[in-house]
Amino acid sequence: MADAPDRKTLPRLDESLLTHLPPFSRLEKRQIRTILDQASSRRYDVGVAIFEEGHPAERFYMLLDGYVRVIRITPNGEQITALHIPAGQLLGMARAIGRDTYPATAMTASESLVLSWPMHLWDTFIRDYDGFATETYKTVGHRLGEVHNRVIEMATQQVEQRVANALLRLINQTGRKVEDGIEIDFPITRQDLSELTATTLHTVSRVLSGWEKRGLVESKRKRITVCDPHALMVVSQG
Amino acid sequence: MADAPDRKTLPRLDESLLTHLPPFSRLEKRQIRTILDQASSRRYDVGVAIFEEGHPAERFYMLLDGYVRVIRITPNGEQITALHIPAGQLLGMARAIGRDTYPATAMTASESLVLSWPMHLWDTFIRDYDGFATETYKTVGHRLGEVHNRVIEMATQQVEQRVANALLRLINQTGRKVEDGIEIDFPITRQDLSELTATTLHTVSRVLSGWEKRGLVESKRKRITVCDPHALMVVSQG
DNA sequence: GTCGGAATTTGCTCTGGAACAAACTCCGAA
DNA sequence: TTCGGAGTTTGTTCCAGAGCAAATTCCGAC
Repeated sequence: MADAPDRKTLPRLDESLLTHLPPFSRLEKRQIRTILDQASSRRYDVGVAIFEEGHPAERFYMLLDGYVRVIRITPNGEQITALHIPAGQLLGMARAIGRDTYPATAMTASESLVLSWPMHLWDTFIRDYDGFATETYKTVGHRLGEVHNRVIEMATQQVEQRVANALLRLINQTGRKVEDGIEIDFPITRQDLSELTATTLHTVSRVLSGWEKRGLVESKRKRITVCDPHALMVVSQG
Repeated sequence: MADAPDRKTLPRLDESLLTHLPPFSRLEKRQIRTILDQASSRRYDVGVAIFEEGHPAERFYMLLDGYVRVIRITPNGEQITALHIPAGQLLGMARAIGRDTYPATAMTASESLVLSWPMHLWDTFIRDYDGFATETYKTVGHRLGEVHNRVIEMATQQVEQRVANALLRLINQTGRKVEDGIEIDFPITRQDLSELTATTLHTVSRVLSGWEKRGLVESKRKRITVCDPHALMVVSQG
């Protein structure tokens, strides 16, 4: 809440922002230029909603930097994180799944930089840009798989295994090598982890403390470093 | 295991089989004819796999009659049902999500009648047939939503609520009005329900017995009739 | 520095529902 | 008609992990 969120269209977005990203990688410079000229860019603070479940899907987004949690809120106000989206992916593609409202809320998990386009350009993108359709549907399919995995996990695994799996997924997606292991490179609380694994922050805390004693992880407030990914893997298999 | 599965291309499939189904509803009779002429049809007994997780996705399918359970098997051999697919939907659309192996196993929940096409026709269908792409992506999106809902349910609800929800979903999708309520019109065991709700058949049995005493449901072996959907709805809300 | 709120740790209790066990019922095949 | 296996019911035990409570640590704001 430091400064008001800025919503400026930056003076000039560089083509290199998009050229290496899958949905755009087959395009020519001129096409990328056109796409960028139609985009707005915006920076979001950590912990704010980019769009919300049920709201009309007016824009779709490309996460350039940062991480986003896809969450849903239950009638009783609990929130469940379905998946994390790393930089370089599209989000809010309601149109891709035949909807005109967003199916979930996208909340920044760290400070994030996002491009967006009005949804009416979606069909144009799909039609005109080679590879865009294929890649986005691949993304949707991949997410379906992820969520599907979550169901399996929750159905068959113990809390400790679920937390281990969540951690492993996070370091794969968003891990950054540091001196004594791999760190999750955005702030993550016990509470966040508990929402990701359908348990309580207390239990997560206990589990992490246990691992810390055994040297599998190290953690400070809002920071978790996995020191021994292999051992964690063993834990996750039960 | 009565008779060997027949894999005949029936003498002549009637256009009316497809005309009213969303992915094909915008097509002309001639197009439908072409599509049907490329299809093989086959009848499956209850409880057999139409295709299996991880196998190369060589064909895609349209379920004309019956019900299919989408399941995954865990390393320990438990199977988890992710969703049920009613007649009239496509399945095995690996290509639609950018995969070349099936992401899950499709198991018949009742005797079923299925059309199928070789996967190499997929791109043709998408390109040539108006509405086919939109409708299939809508289907994928819908399934993503369903699975997503399962995650929420498993994360936040008690077993009794989950079973109630599962039952409500089933009667919505596949319910048939009978004298004293709405019956699930394919054979379903306590075991099946437990795989759908991530619990044990014992607990499901207890829950159903309780409801039967209260007059919410009636059940015989492999058959469940919901007598009071509204009361069940109340239960499902917790 | 120091104050206050957020994040974390830890202890204790209590319960939903899994696990194990056993009996019973139904249905199709011989 | 009987038999056998699949499906179902019911009882008992037990524990992972939720819920509640409280203390402690950390960090940013002033």
